[in-house]
Amino acid sequence: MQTISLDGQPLDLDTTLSCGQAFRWRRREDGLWQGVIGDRFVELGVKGDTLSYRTFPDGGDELVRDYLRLSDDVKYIYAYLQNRDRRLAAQIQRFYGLRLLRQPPNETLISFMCSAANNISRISNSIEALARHYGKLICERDGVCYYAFPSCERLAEADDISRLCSLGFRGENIKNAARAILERGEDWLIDLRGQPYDEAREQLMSLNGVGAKIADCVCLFALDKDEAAPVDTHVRQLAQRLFLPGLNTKSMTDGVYRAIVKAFRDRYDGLAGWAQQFLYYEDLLRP
DNA sequence: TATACACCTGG
DNA sequence: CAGGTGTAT
Repeated sequence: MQTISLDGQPLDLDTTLSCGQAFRWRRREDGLWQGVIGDRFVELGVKGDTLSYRTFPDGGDELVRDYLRLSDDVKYIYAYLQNRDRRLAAQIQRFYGLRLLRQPPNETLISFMCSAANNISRISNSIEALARHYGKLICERDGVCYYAFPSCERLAEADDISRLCSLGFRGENIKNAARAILERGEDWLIDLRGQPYDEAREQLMSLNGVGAKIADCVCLFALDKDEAAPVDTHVRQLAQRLFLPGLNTKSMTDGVYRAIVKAFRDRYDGLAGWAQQFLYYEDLLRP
């Protein structure tokens, strides 16, 4: 294993990798996390102030640093949010080391397209199936094969994607999105990292099957838009409970979505996405 | 601008 | 019904 000093910056893998932003990580009995980043199989562990990791094939050091956002000043982010809100301060204390990741954009987009009207375990199963059927084999470890997330080229021509990956009506959307990404050119998606949030969001939403929620997930988890606050039905409920007790609705209209986004932005500004993730994680554990 | 419903599939 | 979206009213 190689090691990197965290330099006093908080990183907790258990919360970070299981909080619903990424779907391909598994925790081994001994606490080691195994997953795939880009074209590499990766093992991660944290002890004290040290991150231990290994990539297969090796040479994935920069990949790991980038994915975990190791150059971010997370202490500063926490301090900023803790000053804004007592409840959030408590959540940060409780889930200290929960971070946002910087994931590959096309994998993030396709993954969250799988999430529409779906549940976590089925989303994970579908994504693993996509990788198994259409992704390149990376390596085999302890009798398990690990595959990269499939390229858009491969997905665009995929036959039988819905049935093989249990995607239902999402399959056709995903295939079309892969085609659209190819049409728009190699760098279209990755270049949205350099665009303002509103612009990136609008471009994403021009894809069929991508609405506000999925666009915001991609913005936050892959495109460096820490101000994006995806509002799913759980976030809607907790936002109504915490911020908007007057908002009496059980459905998610555009207006409701915008009102909740505004509540997050008013409170947490450019770090609304981090706040959302802490509040969401607490809700995830609620029975 | 708002609400209702279909879209697949399985727990 | 589920961690939505598109479309028709």
